[in-house]
Order: sequence, then C-alpha cells, then structure tokens
Amino acid sequence: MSAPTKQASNATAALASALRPSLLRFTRPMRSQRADESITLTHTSALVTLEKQGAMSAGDLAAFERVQPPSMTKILGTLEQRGLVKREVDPSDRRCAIIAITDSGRELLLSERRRRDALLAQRLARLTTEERAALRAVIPIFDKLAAE
Amino acid sequence: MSAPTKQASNATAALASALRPSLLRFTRPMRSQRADESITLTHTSALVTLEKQGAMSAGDLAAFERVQPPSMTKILGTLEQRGLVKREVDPSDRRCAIIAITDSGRELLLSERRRRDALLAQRLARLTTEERAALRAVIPIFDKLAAE
DNA sequence: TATTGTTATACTCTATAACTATA
DNA sequence: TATAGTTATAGAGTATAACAATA
Repeated sequence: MSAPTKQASNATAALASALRPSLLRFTRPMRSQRADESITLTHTSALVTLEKQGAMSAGDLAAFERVQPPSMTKILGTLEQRGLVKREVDPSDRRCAIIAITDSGRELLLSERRRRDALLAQRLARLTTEERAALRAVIPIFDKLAAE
Repeated sequence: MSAPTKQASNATAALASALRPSLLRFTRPMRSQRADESITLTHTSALVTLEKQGAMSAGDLAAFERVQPPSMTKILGTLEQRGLVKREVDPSDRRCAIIAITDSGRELLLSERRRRDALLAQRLARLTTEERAALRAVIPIFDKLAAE
C-alpha cells in the first residue's frame, strides 16, 4: 500500500523533516528527569528489555537496544555492579554470558517506572482520549522503524 | 474529553511506560547519523527553528528548544563561528541579542535536510500509507506534550 | 534588586579503534 | 581465521552553579 510515486516520496521527505525536530524537543527533557539515586533512562531501557524479552547475550541486547557492543558493555557493568542483572557464562560457548535481570532489578524497575511515569503521565493527561489513542497506535510503528 | 477515571489513569501510565523505550530506541540511531563536515542534530534543530520562527533572543530560542540557557550559548557559539547565524544587539536592551539565520545557514539546512531525510525517508518508505498518516497526525501531539 | 546571558565544570551517552579470549 | 566481548579513548549533549552586564 505504499506506491512510490513522486508525490508520495515528497510527502515522505516532508514527514521526515517535520518529525525529527518534534521528537528531539519532546525526548530531550525526558532524559534529564533523573533522581540522584535512580538509574538513567538508558539503563532503564536495557533492564526493561531483559524483563520483557527474558535473558539474552550481551550482543543480542546491544542489537535490540540499537547501541554498539562497547556501549552495552558499559551499561551492563553499571547494572551488574548494582546487582540489577547477573551474568551466567554459557558452558557451551565460554565467550558468551547470558544476562538476566535479578529480583532487585525488577523491584527497582517498578519504583523507577512509577516515578518516571508520574511525570510523563502527567503530561499525557493533558491530551484528549483520542490523542492518547493516536500515540498508543504509533508505538508499534516506531518499533518497526527502529527494527533491522 | 479526558475523564480522569482510575481506569483511564492506569491506561495513561501504561502508555507512558510503553512509549518511552520505543522512542529511545528509535531516536538513538538518528542522533549519530552525522557526516563529518555537517552539523549535529542539536545544531540543526536550533537552526530550523530560527528559519521557521524567525529571529529571536537566545533565551527564547533556548525555551523553544527545551534546553537550558548555557546549552544554547554553546550551540550558538558553534553556529556563529561557522557563519550560520548572526547576532544583532537589541538597542533597547543591550543584554539581549537577536539571533537570525544567515543565507549560509539556509543553504546548509537545505543540503543537511536532503542528506538526513534520505536516511529517515528510506525507513519511512517501508511503512504503509496509513502508518505514515498516523505518524504525521502525531507530530502536533508531541509538540503539545513538549510545550510549556 | 531582577533579568539576560556567559563561563566553568562535570557527568551521561555513544561511537570507533584496538585488543583479548574462545571457537 | 572468525566471532563475542572488553578496554581505551574521544566527542557530543546537557545540566547546575557561579559570575558579569544591564535594566
């Protein structure tokens, strides 16, 4: 259903131009909503993935989170140090370790989620029901765009 | 039309939880799509705002871009050094300078847009017409969320 | 005294290049 | 030789605190 006519392609370019700055301005303040004791948005995201998708290798987690392997090494170092994830060496291939979220990790995620959601949900509450529905519908589209 | 019932509020919190990681994973790679000679996404966004909204003070631009004033000072330093914006002191209040985009700025924006849009538009092309329409519809909603 | 903007400083986020260990 | 991961390094992005200039 996406005929690549010249008109459609101009419209797509215009969409790209308009979408990027809006997203940037919206996500920027979200990143710095961080209480001192809590973990960063980046760490939270990795932890959420481990919770939802289950244990996986560092490489797979990096791919899922769209970061390069060295970035994930750093993220996992922090998370392990704080006891939020544990590594178990895969006996069949000792280069890989399987990373899993711990109970502490799940607990922290719960309180973290409450704290952050309070801020974002407060903003979301200013929208109409229809606008929130439109946002909800667009989440899988962003996932599709980020994939591959 | 957004009755604050308990159910609606739970749904809003769930939306907040789901939206954040998706946006993070989608925007992360966009930031690093940078050719060596070109300017960063942050600089592009400020320049786009000056182009669309017209000349304004550093403080107003910082507010619009949702950054703190010192961050904008840095951004403007780079842009001015590269001749992409010019400052003109407001004679009625010599603390303020009015920042305006230059012709070079407009030119750079044009080529920058082409290059970046090629990448994002390529991804957008994988969507259906309906999915692109859904994204387009959601831009003003993000703007509303970022505002204030 | 209040407001606008800048300087100084520091921490997060992320990447690339080079390396190590295992297969 | 190829793959998974880590270490070393660096640059972008952003904030807070302290300061200077002007109103």
